[in-house]
Amino acid sequence: MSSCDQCVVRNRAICSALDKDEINSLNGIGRRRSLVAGESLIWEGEDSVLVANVIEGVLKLSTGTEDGREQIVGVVYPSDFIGRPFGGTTNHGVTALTDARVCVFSRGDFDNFAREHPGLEHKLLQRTLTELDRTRRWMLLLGRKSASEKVASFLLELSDRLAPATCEPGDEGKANRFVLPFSRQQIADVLGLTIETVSRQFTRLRGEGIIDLPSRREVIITDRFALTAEAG
Amino acid sequence: MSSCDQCVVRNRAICSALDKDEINSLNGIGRRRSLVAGESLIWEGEDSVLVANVIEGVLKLSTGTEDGREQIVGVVYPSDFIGRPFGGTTNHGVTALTDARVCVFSRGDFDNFAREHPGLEHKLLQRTLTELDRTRRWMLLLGRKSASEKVASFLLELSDRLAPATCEPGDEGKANRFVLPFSRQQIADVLGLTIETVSRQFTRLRGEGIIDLPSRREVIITDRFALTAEAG
DNA sequence: CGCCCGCTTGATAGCGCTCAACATGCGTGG
DNA sequence: CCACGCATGTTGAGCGCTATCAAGCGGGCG
Repeated sequence: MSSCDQCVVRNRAICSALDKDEINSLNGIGRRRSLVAGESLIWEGEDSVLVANVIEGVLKLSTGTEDGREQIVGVVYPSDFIGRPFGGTTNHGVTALTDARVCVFSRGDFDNFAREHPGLEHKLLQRTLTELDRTRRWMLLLGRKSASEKVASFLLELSDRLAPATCEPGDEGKANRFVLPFSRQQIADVLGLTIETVSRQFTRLRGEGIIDLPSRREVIITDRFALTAEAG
Repeated sequence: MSSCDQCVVRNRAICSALDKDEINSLNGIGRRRSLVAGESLIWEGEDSVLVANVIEGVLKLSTGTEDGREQIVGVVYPSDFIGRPFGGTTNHGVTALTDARVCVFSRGDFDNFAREHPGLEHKLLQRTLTELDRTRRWMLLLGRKSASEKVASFLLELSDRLAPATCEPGDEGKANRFVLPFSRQQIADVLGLTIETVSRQFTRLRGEGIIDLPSRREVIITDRFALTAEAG
């Protein structure tokens, strides 16, 4: 029933490295799980006990300081991998931003399975290298960009990453209209800003006719060129 | 001569996954290279043609905006791996901060070798996962910490990472006295600050008796407890 | 000795944070 | 169906931290 055969991310997730028999045995150690928006799958600082693939929805990876400041250190989308295989504790919490479905494995089971299937480890390595590249690019934004550049960059990144889901093939895999999976506070936590600064940048961009905001959670990019210029 | 047998990072680098025969064939496709401080090994945006292991020295990974702002996105130490295997372009430059020696491979050769040696890929995966964790922790610093917290955190991290080299076994693998491999500008580029702010934080910490600065490039941590408190 | 580069120190300004009031939307219950 | 309350987001006023601009210092090297 919950077979991998009909999994919508079957050909994009790391599972694509496996043949039919291998998929079946992987299926044996994993299970589906649904999350409602706001629900956490993993908490910061706990032992790494599970790993997972995202089937549907958007989740955040976040860490914070003792005095309550928070920073979102990553956002994962369908077909992305979650968790810390091969020992160690998880340094960041994982929380659903939208309702989500994931395919979870006990870390021990997954570790053993992966070690016996180099093809899977190879896919995981590629994914991890890509994620590291993306994270490093984000460091430039956090360390060196102004608030307006941060917000513009954020919207452009989102329009890229959400494209497969919204599927409006106007701009070659870039969505010009989408629903934000983030509250204003969460956007602030991604960009290292405050909620007020994010809000002001949104209204400014709307005032300049670069974006439109039909509702709190909806964004339309009306002038992608100008937005790209804003992103620095 | 340049055999891996006598390599000082032989047991710490990813090569430790290999047996004697495998090491020999890896030796066949790699070569040693020396870099002087300031010399670049890889440039931002170029095709990924090389990968390497660090044998000796410290190197920075950095990216910048078109208008000249720079952000250091990683720092690598002996036994660390450099470069982007398995396709793609390199998103950041790699430049020696000190004189350095590295063990370089053509990326194509390395890719092929790695795919035939799952143990090596496994080590590389572990290393990449660890680096991703470290990078994400750094995002909290860039996005949410004040200048004083940034500088304190930086000094503590350095005292950890430099410990194997300085080897003064007083504080369980943490060096209380070390030579900075960074100029003030480079420290600013790591922390997302300006050179002036870094300088002011240094003199403040010295004034409060938390650190001592015998010369521009030397640091002594005189009150680790207070420095840890400063780091937030 | 004198220049040059890296660093420090000082004065000022501006960006983004803080605190606060207000708006909007949504669910709940009368 | 409207009244109300709460959560989320917007707008405003003022301030503080860090950037910016500028001058001075000091050590190393020709």
